[in-house]
Amino acid sequence: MMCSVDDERVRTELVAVITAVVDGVPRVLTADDGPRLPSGPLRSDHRSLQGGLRAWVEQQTGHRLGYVEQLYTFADPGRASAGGRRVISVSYLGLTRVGSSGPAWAGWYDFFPWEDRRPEPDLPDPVAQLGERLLQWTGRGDDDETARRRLRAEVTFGLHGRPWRPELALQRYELLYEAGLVPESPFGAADVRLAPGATMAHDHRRILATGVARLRAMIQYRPVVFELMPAEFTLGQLQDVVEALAGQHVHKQNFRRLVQQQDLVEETGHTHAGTGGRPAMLFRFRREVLDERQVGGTKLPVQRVR
Amino acid sequence: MMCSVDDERVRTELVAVITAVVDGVPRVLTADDGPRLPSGPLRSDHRSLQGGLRAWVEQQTGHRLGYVEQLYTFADPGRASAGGRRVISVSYLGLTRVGSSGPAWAGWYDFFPWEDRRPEPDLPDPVAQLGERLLQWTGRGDDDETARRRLRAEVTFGLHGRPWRPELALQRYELLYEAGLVPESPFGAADVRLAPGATMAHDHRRILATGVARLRAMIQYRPVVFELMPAEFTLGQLQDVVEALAGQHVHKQNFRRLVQQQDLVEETGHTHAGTGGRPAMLFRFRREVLDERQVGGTKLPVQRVR
DNA sequence: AGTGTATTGCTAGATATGAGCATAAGTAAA
DNA sequence: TTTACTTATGCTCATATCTAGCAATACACT
Repeated sequence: MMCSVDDERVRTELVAVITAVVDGVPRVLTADDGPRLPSGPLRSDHRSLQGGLRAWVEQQTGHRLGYVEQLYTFADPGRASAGGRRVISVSYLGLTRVGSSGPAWAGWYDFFPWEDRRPEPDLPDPVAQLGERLLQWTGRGDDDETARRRLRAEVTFGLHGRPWRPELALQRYELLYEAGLVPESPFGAADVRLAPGATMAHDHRRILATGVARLRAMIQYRPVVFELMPAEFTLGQLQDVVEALAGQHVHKQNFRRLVQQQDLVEETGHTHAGTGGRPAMLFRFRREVLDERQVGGTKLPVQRVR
Repeated sequence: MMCSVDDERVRTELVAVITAVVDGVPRVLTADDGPRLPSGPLRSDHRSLQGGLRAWVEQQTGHRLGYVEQLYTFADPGRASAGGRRVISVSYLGLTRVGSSGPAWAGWYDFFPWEDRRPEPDLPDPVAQLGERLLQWTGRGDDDETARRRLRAEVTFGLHGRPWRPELALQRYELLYEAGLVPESPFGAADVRLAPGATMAHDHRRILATGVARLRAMIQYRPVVFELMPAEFTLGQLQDVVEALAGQHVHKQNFRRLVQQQDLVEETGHTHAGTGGRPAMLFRFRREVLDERQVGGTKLPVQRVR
């Protein structure tokens, strides 16, 4: 079972989903045209995949990435480059802090407006509209395939009284893709109104959705939010960041209790005033917990909607 | 920032961690010499990475893989092949069922004897011995680095009264590697007694540890165990498989309660006798839950050891 | 002083979890 | 035919955790 040399010629790309929260908005680092995610080829002077990506992003942004984690490796035939060479994309999720949002930092919800479930007062709910179109696509039939599709739509989009689950962001995007409701989908029909939101070059919107979903799942059981926070912060600010990421409000008192009783933070002794209310105590992340817990055991409550 | 063509020449390998439980022992599919994990190059007629791996394994084993999931992508310089070409390994975890264990199916715990915590009556506890040698390696000092190392050893190996956590299998292997207690480590000293267990070719033991850790983590919140079960099974058999994977006993009554109240299974109406006790009811997996839950929300209890 | 805003404390009710006792229904030996 | 032994199954109870409230506190700004 030998393979010809031609089979082995592939190009390896590193793709970065770098996230920061600025002005209460989760943002992703983008490159000029497209827009598209920053990406570049693996080079022989890179000692490892993660090392290559880290060095490369730090050079571009001037920021040290506190947290970098492999996301997924894609190699679908649609990704073949011009010369017929196959492209393998190894994607990474990175978390960082930035002071201000330049033009390179695009908001998550520009690409996925339906993922932010914090109620804007009067605007029509995008999920309700998408839900309608999705259920229309699934069909009303009673056969197995139709029923499964409908169930999938109901679960991922929280229809018919089911709870909205923030961490299903990727499944939602994939369902819209299959239903032809995003412009990059090959299954689109001419007469449907597409889902709102900007697109990205190549399959970068899917990769971003993967990152969003992974991060949302992760903050529920790992103390990674702190990579997005400044050295000192109030519990209110921490909560704002979590809510921005989850696209959902959380119960304030329970949030504080959970954070504190898990010993994730310690007081700095300083307070933060000027918000027009009672000044809040400032905290810092107890980085020791990363060693104490070794990955698991850190839940943040993302309110269960009944 | 152009790159020479040379930088882009890489070889892509697909590596499979295929797991099945036979005779109450979790096993992994291995290839002849080494032993090593089955692996082969990505070919241009493979429509996707997962598709390539799936087709390739099915051809080798004659079994359809019920569940295949990407594990991790490795590309360390140590993996460069003869011609100086870089090797990128995309590893997958696959779950399947087999009737009998041929020579190709090696037991997990042949490679990681310390990962099975189900008490063998008289034998000396390998973890106690490893713990000793690890703490010796970390040193007794009080400086930051030493303290962190010691904490890491205590947490990952459950020393000094800390709980043993099955899903830390990878961290344990990596710690042994750093401490020079496995033969494939470059940090080994001449005078230490190595950890027990067989090795594998290349870095395949690390990849296997990754698979073990991932599967152990996953069975706690996703109904994947059922991919390893026959069409009909008793709750006792299901528990045996979970215990084999976790390397730990679970509380029988609580296990049953959790499985049943989550509606993961339904009775088939048949019973299974001949075990020398009361015949057990036979169940089948309610595959619909995969659509109903969409990934999350299925916990199996892995007894917390105090 | 009064009002608004944000922080902090506390608690009742629901749900989940850990660990044990008790009973049921078979098989194997006395 | 007992009797012992084995495995399956049902049930309880104390404890922990989570949800969703109300209440009080402390500051800024009129």
